[in-house]
Amino acid sequence: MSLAHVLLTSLLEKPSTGIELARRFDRSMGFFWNATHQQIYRELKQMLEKGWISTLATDDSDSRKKTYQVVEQGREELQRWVAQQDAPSKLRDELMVKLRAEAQLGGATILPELRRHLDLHQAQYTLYQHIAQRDQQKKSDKSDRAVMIQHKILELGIEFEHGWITWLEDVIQILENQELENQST
Amino acid sequence: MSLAHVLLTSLLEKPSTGIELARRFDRSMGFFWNATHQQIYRELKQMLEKGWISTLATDDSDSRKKTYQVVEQGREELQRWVAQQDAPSKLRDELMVKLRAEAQLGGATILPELRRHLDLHQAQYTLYQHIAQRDQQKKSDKSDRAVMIQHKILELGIEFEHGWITWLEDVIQILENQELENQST
DNA sequence: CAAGTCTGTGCACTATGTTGCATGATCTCA
DNA sequence: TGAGATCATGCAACATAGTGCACAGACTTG
Repeated sequence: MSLAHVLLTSLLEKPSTGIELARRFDRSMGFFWNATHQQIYRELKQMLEKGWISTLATDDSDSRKKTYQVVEQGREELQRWVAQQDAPSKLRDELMVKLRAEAQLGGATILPELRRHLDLHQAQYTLYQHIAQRDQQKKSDKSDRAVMIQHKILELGIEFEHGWITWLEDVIQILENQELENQST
Repeated sequence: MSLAHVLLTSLLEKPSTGIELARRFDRSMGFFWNATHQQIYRELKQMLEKGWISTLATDDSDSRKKTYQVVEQGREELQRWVAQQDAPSKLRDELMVKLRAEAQLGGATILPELRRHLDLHQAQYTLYQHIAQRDQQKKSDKSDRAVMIQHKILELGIEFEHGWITWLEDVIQILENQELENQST
């Protein structure tokens, strides 16, 4: 049970509609958690039933649009969850499995996949860098605890992407060289 | 659909029983994928139905113990899957959500959690280092492609753990200092 | 203003992961 | 030798995640 808590956090930052939350996920929040809009609507409904959130009355009768906010009970639940001990989330990476599979199967069919992932991680890396720069300009208010924490989280994301990039470059290099050697034999 | 492919890979490395696979997951294989024995048995059953694996006849009538091996059709399936394009697995980390939640809630209830995770990552880090050392001694046969790839995968794991450790140390430090400042005000 | 597209919400179905429990087989040691 | 541990397999129920599709209202444009 975690998506609910992600949404609570997001709603504390700013009361929002389902779609707004979904879009927020594609940005800063998204790098360590993700969900489709259907998942989000479903979860919002359940949270409403549990009394963790409520709809804002101020929706200008905009058809069916609903803006949600966190109520006291939701805040308490989040507090409880934050303090709770959990095992570190397991890394679960398909690419690593594929690599290991290919080590057994032989062949070099994985090289294109590695290159593609390298591109994707590079794109992600630049994206985070941009966000970091933008944040820095907007609010150099380093004393704000919340801002500082969000910045740190972003930094971790950048660090991971960087790790991926250098590692992928290295592995691709090695495999390419082996390919060349094999061809000349 | 991925656990099946993880199991195929593991079985290619060595035909095994369900329990052996589960145990293998707690070790080297486990750092980028994990599953309980129940999941594994269920998946093995389905793979058997699909004709990807078969039981070894050589089980010395050892009661109900079943050793599985990959058959041609399974090997083809794995090959197909390896070449297939997939989005990079999303990072999904509860601790980051908790941090961000706490940034909103205020308080410092998260510090113990951070320290606990630091310990866990440190333990994991030393474990990987040990495995790496052991592997180095056992088979300095660097030319073997499979060995090289497995080594590289381990290296990535070590890199990530190291990233976590320095990052956590940094954040803990900062939050502790803020605590002190608050107390003296 | 009709046709096409976009926005926001949602249901139903399927897949995957987790928890708790059950059971037979083998091992172990007093 | 029989009481208890532990090994290996598995079922059932539940919790969580992901995909495909539907639909109503708003916006837009020829």
